[in-house]
Amino acid sequence: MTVTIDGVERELEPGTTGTDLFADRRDVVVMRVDGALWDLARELPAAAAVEAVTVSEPDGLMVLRHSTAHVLAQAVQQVNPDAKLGVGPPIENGFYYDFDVAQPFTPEDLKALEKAMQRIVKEGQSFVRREVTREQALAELAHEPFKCELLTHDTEGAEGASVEIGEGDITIYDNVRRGGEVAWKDLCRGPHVPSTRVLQNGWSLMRSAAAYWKGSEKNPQLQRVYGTAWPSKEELTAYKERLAEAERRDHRRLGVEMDLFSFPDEIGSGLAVFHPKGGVVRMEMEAYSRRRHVEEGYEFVYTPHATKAQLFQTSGHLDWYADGMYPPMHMDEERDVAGNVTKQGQDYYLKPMNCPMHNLIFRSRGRSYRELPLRLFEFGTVYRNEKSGVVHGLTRARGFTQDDAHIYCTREQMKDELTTTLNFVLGLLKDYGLEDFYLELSTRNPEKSVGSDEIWEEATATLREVGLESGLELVPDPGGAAFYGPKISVQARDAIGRTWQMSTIQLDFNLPERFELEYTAPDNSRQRPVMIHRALFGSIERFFAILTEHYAGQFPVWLAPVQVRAIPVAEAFDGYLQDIAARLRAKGVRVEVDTSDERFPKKIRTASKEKIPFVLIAGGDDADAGAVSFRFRDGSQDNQVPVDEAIDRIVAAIETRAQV
RNA sequence: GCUGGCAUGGCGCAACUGGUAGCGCACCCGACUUGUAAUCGGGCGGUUGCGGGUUCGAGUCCCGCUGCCAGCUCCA
Repeated sequence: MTVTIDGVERELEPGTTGTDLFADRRDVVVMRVDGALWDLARELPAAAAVEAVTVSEPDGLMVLRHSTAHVLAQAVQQVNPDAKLGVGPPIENGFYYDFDVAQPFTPEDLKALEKAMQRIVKEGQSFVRREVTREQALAELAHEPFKCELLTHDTEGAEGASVEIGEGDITIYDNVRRGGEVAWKDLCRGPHVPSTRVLQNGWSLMRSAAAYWKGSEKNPQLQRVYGTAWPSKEELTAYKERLAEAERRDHRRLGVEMDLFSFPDEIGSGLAVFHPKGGVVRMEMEAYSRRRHVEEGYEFVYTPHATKAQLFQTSGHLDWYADGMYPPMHMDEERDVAGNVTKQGQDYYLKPMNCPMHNLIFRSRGRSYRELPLRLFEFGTVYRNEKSGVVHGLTRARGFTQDDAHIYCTREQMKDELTTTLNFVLGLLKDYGLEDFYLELSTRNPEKSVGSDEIWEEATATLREVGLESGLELVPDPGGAAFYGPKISVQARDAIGRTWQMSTIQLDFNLPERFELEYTAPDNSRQRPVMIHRALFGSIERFFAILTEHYAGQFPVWLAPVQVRAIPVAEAFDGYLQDIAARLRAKGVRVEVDTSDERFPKKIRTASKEKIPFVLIAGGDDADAGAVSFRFRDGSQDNQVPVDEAIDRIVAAIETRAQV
């Protein structure tokens, strides 16, 4: 028979398997046959197009990870025969497997499981595929209720279920020891690596946690074990190093170490206070944003944090999002001695969004087309009653400040306005040091949306056009739009490759309607404006966290809490450095002279731990030359720079928002 | 919200199976000070997150609350 192998036609004996074919290539773990992934042990069909899939490519790695999940499940049932199997799909960086067990897994359990897994890997068990009928499968797996449910119920939408049952035949995989004895089996669509030995020592169990069966809060909770798996020990080590690096950069840790902010228990979960050093960073972030918004034609407004319920009834928030709001404060109610209400009270709410307030400003008087586009900007603090389990440092807080603006414009102005807004947003993000972006375009869900087809189409086409013109990658998110309008969002990659959703620009065809916003057109008719919501940081707190992690606390000079620390080699040079510091201070530089009693090396160490961008050192050599020496955060040094030049360099670094 | 884990001076940690809280850093005082990541000595600081309970005795055990961590679910 003729088979195409990696693009080359070959004559093969009927019955040839992938194992025969790729016998000399140890990195091949599975094969692609006419586009589908197959176990190597399967016989090749005639006229098939076959490709080798190595463990280093995404598909191969997925198979490796899924196979590791099987080894975990076998180990769990070895240790605890009563454990019932859930599902065990590969995920980013690894895999998980869900189990129904009487006792949750402890860290000690995980260690024991790793040992058991190691033995299974060393045994070199092969994964043997077996096609069965539904009845056979139900009979063989009668003791596995979750597997039976997968076999008998519609698995539509069930998280991870596709790895158990494919679209075609039902298959069971036997794990077979070298002697031919079946060690374990699992309902699985496959494919798998040929032998457990392929896993080597490139895997590790990470943690256990509860997870809902089929991902629904209504279903019972299973115990999920997470693991990571890589083609080699080296790659596993590199992955763990990446995790350690992320932990070192964690803004919650740096927030404490650098004295930037805290979350006092007395205030409550998810409510931050910024300390003086964090305050400087935040103030600079806001000041630059404010300046750029002024230049871009935004007008600044201020609105209160609390409001009567009526406003959020008008906006619709109380109908849809009451759960996400702080509960109402009931005010002004009066009762007589018998407890009867003599005066009806009022409910007040903390605002979860600023837009209704801005709409009231728009509506406060008649508006002319001549005023449009009207851009109202506010650093607006909002409060959202996030569920207790989701609060996470500054990135998911209960009180936070949005750099929020609402632009009211005519349909004709919409395109220009969206274009300039996206360019403005991208330019500004770059100024803060984020350089690597892609865009996501969330489009209409026809099931649930308001506004005419025409305006949706126009707005979506405009957003797409604007996105494409930016030259950035534009990822579609079909049906991802809110019901009131399409959205384009900017995703940024940070210094260690993580992506964060940043700015969003969102059209809204709903609120202008609900608030009956109008302007007078040139023909004296009343027209409804289009409303654009946009935030650059999203939340200042969250953006603060992202920048902290992006820079690992080593902020560029303009943002650094202390920009210059001057350290005399000995007390005799205190005055010399104080004069230089005074000159820097006069130019607005945040500079300190370390005149403490500590010895010189200790002062260097302290400045270094504080991640101060410029350390200026002066001793006899410098003073004699009318110079200072720079020491940078990486330990590199620039010695005996003339004082005037040193000052210019520092001032220039701040003005250009340079990283040093 | 759910499941599991955790909570000891400002920070990081210690205290065997319940026996009466200790260390480093930071901070304060003193001495010492001339070139690149911890000078030496002394001192201050904790009713062990909060509230109950068991016990002769609780940081250690039990219950409730608050907060934190991981994951799930959620994120206008």
